[in-house]
Amino acid sequence: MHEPAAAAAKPYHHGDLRRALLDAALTIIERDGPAALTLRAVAREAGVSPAAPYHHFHDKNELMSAVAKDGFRRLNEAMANAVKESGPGELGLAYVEFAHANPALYRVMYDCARSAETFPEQSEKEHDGLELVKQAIAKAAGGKINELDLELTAIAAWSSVHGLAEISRFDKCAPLKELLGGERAFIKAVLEHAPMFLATKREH
Amino acid sequence: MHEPAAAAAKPYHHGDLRRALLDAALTIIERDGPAALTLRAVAREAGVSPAAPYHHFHDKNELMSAVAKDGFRRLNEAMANAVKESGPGELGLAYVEFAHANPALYRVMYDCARSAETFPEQSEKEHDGLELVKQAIAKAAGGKINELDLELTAIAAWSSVHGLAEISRFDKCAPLKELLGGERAFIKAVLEHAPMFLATKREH
DNA sequence: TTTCGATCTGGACGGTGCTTAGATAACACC
DNA sequence: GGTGTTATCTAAGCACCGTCCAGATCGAAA
Repeated sequence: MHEPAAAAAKPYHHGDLRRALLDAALTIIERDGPAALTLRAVAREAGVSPAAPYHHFHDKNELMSAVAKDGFRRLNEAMANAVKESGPGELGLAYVEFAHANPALYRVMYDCARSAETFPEQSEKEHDGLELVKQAIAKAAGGKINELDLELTAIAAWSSVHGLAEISRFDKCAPLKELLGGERAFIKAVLEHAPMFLATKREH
Repeated sequence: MHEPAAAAAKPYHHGDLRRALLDAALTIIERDGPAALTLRAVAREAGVSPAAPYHHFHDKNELMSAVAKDGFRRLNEAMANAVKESGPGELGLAYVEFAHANPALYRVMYDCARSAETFPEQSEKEHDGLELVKQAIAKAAGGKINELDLELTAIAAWSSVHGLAEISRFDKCAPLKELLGGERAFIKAVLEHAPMFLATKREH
């Protein structure tokens, strides 16, 4: 429509401030952590007044949600790449490694998802992480799995990796990581031990 | 040392303000949600000036941590009760149900744990939730499980229930809950499906 | 009784999310 | 090209936040 190149000598009207605000938010998140992610800081980073963002987002929460949505998009991208490059067996590892590589973003993502009690949906199936998990499970089951079991299993899998993504950062896990020779090995080991605890569920 | 009964006509020196502040924090969390949990609101609720809490907690974070620690104590208590009343097979259910019964508290608990990157330890083993999980797993395995496998399995179990506690609140799960006839049934079903997704991990 | 240290108040500082009023510039139309 | 319309941005201000400080209050040791 207009874009005057989005640079050079602040032309009062920014051109694409919405995009610039999202970029600024990501910069702040990665540089200063999620606590520093204030609306005013984002505006400052983008070089505009504190009130400017309100013409592009209804409130702070809406900006955060947009950041979160972008984060989920990137997460799903990482998962899709993992399937393409290493097969569906690496899905869980890719998930946890994304969360560890972008801890502040991951936190903002779930903070938003929690308060909205909703999960950013991706329009195309091949870019929806949960859909990828379902496909992997269906493939592993040789197609012989009904829809209900598939849904429940996918949620169980998502729960496991999300829980592990959060818990593995606690210092309680540090000795195990060292023992196993690195975070990656630790994550793999835990994910492979997930079925064992189910034994305690069967025997009652 | 002194306690003048902690009631009746504000005697300038409160008597046990520290305890009163923690109680006030819990009241606010349950009544107004985690976003309303400000230091000033806690002081207001306890009927003291905004600066009073600083004589009992170094800063807001320290107050939150105390609340979180209390929360983990109650969670572990709930888990211990579940084992006593229904056997170790109900541990996961008890965990998720606690998180759902106290959503705001649960959120504060993990917010604190995350920022400290540490997990409030409980001094006595019989009151440590992770210890309960280990015992349940060891019992289910008939004692034939080495220490490493036990640790990894316990972390996998904790990851699953923590993840499920968060994810099951998303509206994506609502249709499944309805289909299965309630949240409790849904949680049980997901926990029982956890092993199936592991199939996708084996076949590579 | 005097002193002392712990506890609490009132007031202040900078930072926050958000609102309102007004300045600025890009666009659509004549 | 001149005109008005509309979206965008700024400046100023509101109430609230976490935190600090000087001083009032009080319990207990000396």
